[in-house]
Amino acid sequence: MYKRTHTCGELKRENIGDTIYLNGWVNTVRLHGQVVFVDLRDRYGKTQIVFNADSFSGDFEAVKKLSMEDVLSIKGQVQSRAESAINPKMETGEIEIVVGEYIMLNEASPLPFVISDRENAEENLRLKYRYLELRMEELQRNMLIRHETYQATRSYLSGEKFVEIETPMLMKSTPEGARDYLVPSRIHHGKFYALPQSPQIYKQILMISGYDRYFQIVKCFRDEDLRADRQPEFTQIDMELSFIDEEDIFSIIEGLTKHIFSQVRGIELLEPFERLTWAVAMETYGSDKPDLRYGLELKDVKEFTDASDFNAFKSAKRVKAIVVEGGAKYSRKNIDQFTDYVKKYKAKGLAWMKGEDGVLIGGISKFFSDELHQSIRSSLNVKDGDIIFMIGDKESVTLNALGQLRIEIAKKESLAKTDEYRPVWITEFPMFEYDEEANRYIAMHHPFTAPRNEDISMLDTDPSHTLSRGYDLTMNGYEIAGGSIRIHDQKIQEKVFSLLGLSREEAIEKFGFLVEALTYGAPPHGGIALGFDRLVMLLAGTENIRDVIAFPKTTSATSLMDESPNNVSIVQLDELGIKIKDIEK
RNA sequence: GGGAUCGUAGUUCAGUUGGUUAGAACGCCGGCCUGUCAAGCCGGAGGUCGCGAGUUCGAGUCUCGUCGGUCCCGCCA
Repeated sequence: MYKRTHTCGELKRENIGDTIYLNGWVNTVRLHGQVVFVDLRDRYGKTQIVFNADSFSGDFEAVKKLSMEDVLSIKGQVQSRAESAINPKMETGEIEIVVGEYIMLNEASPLPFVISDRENAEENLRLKYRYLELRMEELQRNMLIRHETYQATRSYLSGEKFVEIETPMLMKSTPEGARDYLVPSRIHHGKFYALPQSPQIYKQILMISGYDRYFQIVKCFRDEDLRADRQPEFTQIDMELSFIDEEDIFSIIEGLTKHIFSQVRGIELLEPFERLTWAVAMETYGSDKPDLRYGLELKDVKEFTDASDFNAFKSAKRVKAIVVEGGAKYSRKNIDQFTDYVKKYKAKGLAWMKGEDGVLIGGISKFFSDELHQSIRSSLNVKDGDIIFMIGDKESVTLNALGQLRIEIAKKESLAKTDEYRPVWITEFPMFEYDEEANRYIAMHHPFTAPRNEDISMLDTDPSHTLSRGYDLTMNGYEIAGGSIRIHDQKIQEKVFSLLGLSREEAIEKFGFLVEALTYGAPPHGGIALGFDRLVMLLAGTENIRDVIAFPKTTSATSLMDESPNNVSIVQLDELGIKIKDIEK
């Protein structure tokens, strides 16, 4: 191999006449008999190299056999291209390299797919040969964005006096929340470690230990079913701070987020970030992670439907509507598709009316008096050419289903600008959700989240309406961070455990070391964790988390490249004292 | 756990109401070619139609099951 003097992206007109060395992959070969053009590629770019039978002293027949993805080391001279041969699409398009000598470093086998763009192969094939897909420009760009996001995060937080501390990957399984990935212990037969769902307990303990600003870019593991934006192992920017309140957290995270967007993409986010309470977000957008790049707000219409002859909504707890500007163009088929869509979210149907000639027509309009038509039109600002969609049901279904329809319509109508970023804090979450299956309260965030000071007394009287000091940062419809001010008072902590159905004994059994630690001088503290992968998705402009992870898993949590998970030997199992049982289906 | 959808040459796809020998492009192999940059031209090889049953005189096509990918619901404190 020749030591390269340059990369494949940097040679320009100024280098003409220089003798240079390049290493790289054969991107394309264009064979013209006595002259062969090769685009040599590395991660910095592409450069055209030329083998000319007249001047090339080596084996020209071998040159003719060059093929895609061979790895070459070349020595050559930079020369200018004829005016007509300049390629304006290439960074290095004004020059080319006349090859004097070359070394074939590795001859590539015929490829399972052509490495030009990702549409050339189905995803299962690309995942099996991920190392080939990672050579593609789009993924290389995403990995670079990811790299820059790591660096921006570390430099910003370090500058703000945060200390990066690693916490264990092998820890105790905790009962609440997602399923744990378990790791059997060899030394302790029958016992298991769990991989962290998050370093939650450790970071609180670090506060008790006095590291008042902690952060970590850390892998977390959750054994749950996957989605386009969810992987079984994912990365968080995990943070915890002492002697702070919500405003401190907001200000640091706004600073960090601004810094990342500015450093990585040159985008200046506006400060301060918007804020919505959870209740307002749910009422207005039908989501706790609303995309504010477009309106389509949910409006209350129960007063109108109650006054109408449309009886289906009379028993509905809530009736909400969205008005789609220009939506009167929707055909019966479109509306049926939207109806099917909202049914996925438990809505029984989708009512509609269109604005035309100063009244409302179609759908359920005949059940409304002329007077109601006018009140609805003025109250909801419905113009001719618009359509109103309505859902009536219990509150959670109405809000969620209409909120999902809002997103679907925005997608169909391309209402969201791709280069716009709208961060918004969601605050004042309920402390608890009632789990009807388990017949008990479960923590909406996690069991260490503090209630609002003014709500502490409600823990005894009305726990379901207690609001917490939790907060999420959302952006463009994604939850990118979530956290809370924690309980640092053990009495309140025990009260919350008991509301969650955990007896003192159980709480000590499960979180004992934290409960005990809280008694030895716990400072008021709180924290947040940013979903690193989702943040990079937003920065990279993709909607698929696999696009920003070098070696992702499929939606069934397998790796097609290394075929994990996989069987292990009997010897390994014996050492662990584990026997595989057949599970009946 | 459930729903939708996809699976045909190395790859991306086409393949008619079920009907003769399953096609195209790119890639691969061989030949021609000194200015291409999606190089071009000529020729060739290449198929367990994911797998397994079933219906039928006949299945890439219809039915059932199964495996795998994707998207979604549930789930993800």
